[in-house]
Amino acid sequence: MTTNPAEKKNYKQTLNLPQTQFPMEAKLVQNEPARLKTWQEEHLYKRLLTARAQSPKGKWVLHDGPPFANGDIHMGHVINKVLKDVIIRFRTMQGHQTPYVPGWDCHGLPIEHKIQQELGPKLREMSVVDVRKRCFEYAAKYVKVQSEQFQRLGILGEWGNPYLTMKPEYEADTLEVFARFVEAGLVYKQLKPVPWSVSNQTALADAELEYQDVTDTSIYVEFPASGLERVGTPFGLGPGDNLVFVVWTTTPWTLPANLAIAVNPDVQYALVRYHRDGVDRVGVVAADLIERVFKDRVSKFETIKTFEGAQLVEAVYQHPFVDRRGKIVAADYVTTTDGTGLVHTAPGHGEEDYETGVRVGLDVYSPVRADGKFDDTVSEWLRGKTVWEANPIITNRLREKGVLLGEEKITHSYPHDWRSKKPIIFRATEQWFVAMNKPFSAGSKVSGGATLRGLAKQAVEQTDFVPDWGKHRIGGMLDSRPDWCISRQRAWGLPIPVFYNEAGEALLTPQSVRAVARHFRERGADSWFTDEPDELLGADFRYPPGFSAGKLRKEKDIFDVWFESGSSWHAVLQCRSYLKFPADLYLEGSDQHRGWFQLSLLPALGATGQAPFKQVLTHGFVVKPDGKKVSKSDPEYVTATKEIETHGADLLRLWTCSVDFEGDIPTSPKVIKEFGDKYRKIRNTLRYLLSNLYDFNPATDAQEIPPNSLDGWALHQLDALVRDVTEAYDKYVLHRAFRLLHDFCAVQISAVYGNAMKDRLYCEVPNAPLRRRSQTVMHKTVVALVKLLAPMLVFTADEAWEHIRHKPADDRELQTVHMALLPTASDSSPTDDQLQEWKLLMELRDSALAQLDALKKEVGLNKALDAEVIYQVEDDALRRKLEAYGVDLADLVGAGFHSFAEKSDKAGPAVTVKVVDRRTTYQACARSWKRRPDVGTDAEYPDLTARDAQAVRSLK
RNA sequence: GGGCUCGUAGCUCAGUUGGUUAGAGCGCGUCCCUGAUAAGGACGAGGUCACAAGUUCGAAUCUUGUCGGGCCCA
Repeated sequence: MTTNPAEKKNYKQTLNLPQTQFPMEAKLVQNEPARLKTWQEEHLYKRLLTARAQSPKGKWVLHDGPPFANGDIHMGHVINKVLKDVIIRFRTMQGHQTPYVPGWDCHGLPIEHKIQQELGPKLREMSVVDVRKRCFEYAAKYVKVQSEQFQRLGILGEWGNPYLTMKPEYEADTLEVFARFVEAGLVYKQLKPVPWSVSNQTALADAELEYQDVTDTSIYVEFPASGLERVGTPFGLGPGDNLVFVVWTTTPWTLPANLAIAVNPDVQYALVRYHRDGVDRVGVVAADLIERVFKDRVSKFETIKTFEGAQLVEAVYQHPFVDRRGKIVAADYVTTTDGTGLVHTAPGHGEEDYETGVRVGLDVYSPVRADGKFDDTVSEWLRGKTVWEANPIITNRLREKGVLLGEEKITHSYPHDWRSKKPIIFRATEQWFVAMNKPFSAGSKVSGGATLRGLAKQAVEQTDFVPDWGKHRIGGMLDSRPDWCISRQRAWGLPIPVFYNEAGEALLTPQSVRAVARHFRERGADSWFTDEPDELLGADFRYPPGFSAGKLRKEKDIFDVWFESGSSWHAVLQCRSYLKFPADLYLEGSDQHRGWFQLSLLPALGATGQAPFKQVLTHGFVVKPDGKKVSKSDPEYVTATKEIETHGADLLRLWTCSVDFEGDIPTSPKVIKEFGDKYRKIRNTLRYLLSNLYDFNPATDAQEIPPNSLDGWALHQLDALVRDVTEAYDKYVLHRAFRLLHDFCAVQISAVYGNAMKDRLYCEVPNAPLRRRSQTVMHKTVVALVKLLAPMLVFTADEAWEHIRHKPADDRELQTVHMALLPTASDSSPTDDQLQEWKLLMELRDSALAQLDALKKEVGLNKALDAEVIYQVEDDALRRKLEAYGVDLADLVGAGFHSFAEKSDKAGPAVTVKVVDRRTTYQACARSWKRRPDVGTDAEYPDLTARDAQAVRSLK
């Protein structure tokens, strides 16, 4: 039984052991850049567009939402761009032509701030145009940085010609969208309170506010009721009862602008009789706050009635020191956490107050000038005083009038100007709006009568949202959103092209906007700050009555940056003829329901009546492994650029595809590092398949695959994989596609099929039909697998593709897998009987493996090749069915030999399997290591099985 | 505080219209192989399905509430 070692080594040389140049170690970080360079040099993106130009599948367009051109890319960018790229590549492989134009949002406050910081005091000496030039350079720099980082991820697109919101043609195209809004009659100007810096005499954006805790004097003020119809008479009060509404405010200076008092209609209010300063009064306050309002302020107080806030609405009061009456109005933001439950409302001095004011039709009254001093519309004793001076003056005045119920120091968080560190005020200024509820005018593209809100609601209904709750989310936001304020008081943005005559009347017509657009297209938006109105409008502009060339003043405001990015459907999809409108898909983070999705929908509807997208896909946000928000200082923070340089783009891509992106995405450097195991499993499976195909050419070697064989089973598994993965991609359930692919590699190929095929692949003569049959299946498998993986693992799939020898006829001319079409599943499906048979076979496999494990523990049987599997079958028909599988019956568990036996026990299943230790019964073959009864039957090779003896002989 | 949303093994995910002992892969542990070898295989241990109440013969699945996240507002 002993074999001479030299001879043993000799036998090894007679085997067909796997061979491949496809390395086990990916070295992604080193190798990806070279592959990327090849794609760029070979113009892969352009060639794909050309190749699909005549495709019957037609064009499919994903429209890119523009990231902000600021800083390095982070994991949010990685997830977003990878998902886009994977989906686009899938559509390409389905046969669509898929032009993809990436873009950047270039204007806006963050960049302007960076430049302001860089310039410091020099800023004041510079012209707007010079500041804008600096901003432009800054944005351009980060467009370049991010572009390179995105490309490093393997994102394919028109990187040589992206869309930038700061390019002159984009600016002009945005103005065309604005012109259509003007045409539709939806643009109007109105006062609106904005955060205002008195020290710098300028409006501030939310991002320029810094909240600091300050101590202020808050006051409780009695507003006398004017008439008792609503609350007095119904509760039995008479004129002598002195009914007052008690309000609380931390900003007494806003009292001159008080136009209403807000109450919550669902909150309980009370009538409280109290005595103060020798006068009996009845006050209205929220029931929950009676103690807080009256305790220690009045000698005694008693509740005489409680009722719902709704009862108060429409009641009238007299302003305590202005000759003006106001009404009680309903507002659901009123709470009973502090104050009195009755909220002093000055629409010119607060956001909520403003919205309430607009809702109930109040003036936006703001008697404060830019320098923070009162104007002449207020009482004489306040005129010219600053709002800070006014606080004590007003408080004293109220005390003198006998309507000051109380004073109280409070510490609260109050917004401050981040530059001057001084508290800000809310002050109404003129702003431009797009109306949500105004019917379109007759001349517009949209039929009259419709409103923007109505159209938007309808469009949302007709759009496919993934996940579907996006529809409710954006729908709810559309219900409650106020008119769109499109003006900003900044420098770095697109100027709103409005002119004013000496009377202050605005020149804003579709023609005037288009005239400026023409100028911008030539000279860029910077020209707004350098050129004269008549130059901007052009020589052939026909001035409407009341306006003339020499006497115009330019608007100072710029557009909300959302108006620019929200016009990209026009500037990009419509203005680039090779794209299409509407887009097939918009894909962004779920924060864009309020942002880009909504603010693209509104302009598109306003200008065309049509939504810019057919489908909207959203993804969640990166969080820490514990599900909480990440910040840059967390150890779990993943620095995208660093991860790419540590693990390679393919790993990050695959990881992105493995998570359910609909919700939060837990991430950490550790999570990503450990994910490398999944990548390696897939890579090694590909390597194993490739290595067994080194001498296989399907054109000459392919075999028919009988269904009743492990090859047949494997082919069916592959068919199912192709179908399921394609469907998962198609529905954008990428994590399912990933899981299917990974598990197929780990289970179907690595554990089951690949393992079972080893004996025949290695030991049969190269041309043996059994070996060629398995290679036929493996070849089909590796081709399909690489194609299915290609959208995710762009580098690895491309690399593996190069190692597939003898590609199928349709793919032979393709330099890269990325030009290929998806694999198709065979059109014939196995019969139910066949499926049952395979299922039985796998059950028998499980049973045999369990017995092998038991034998290992009991008698030290470590190698399945030393065992025999005996199939105990009840009836001959079943036996014949199983016999057709031949050596598969032993190989599927790696046994040396298999045989059949009568089933002694008639009870139980029709077939059982028994595993027997043959170490002392049969001799082990020196070549195949199988223990079989036929080892020793060949006279020439007594240490081999008949099959191996024959093989060695034929190889001589 | 409001709108939307999520919560199944250490991790990533399955769990059909409510129906036997809740599944998979990875990881982990133990073992095997050394002809996929910085690979490969087998077996095993892991879960009060966030919590509580309710509907039901029966709930991870339906209802309500609580707790804890996330996004967007206030």
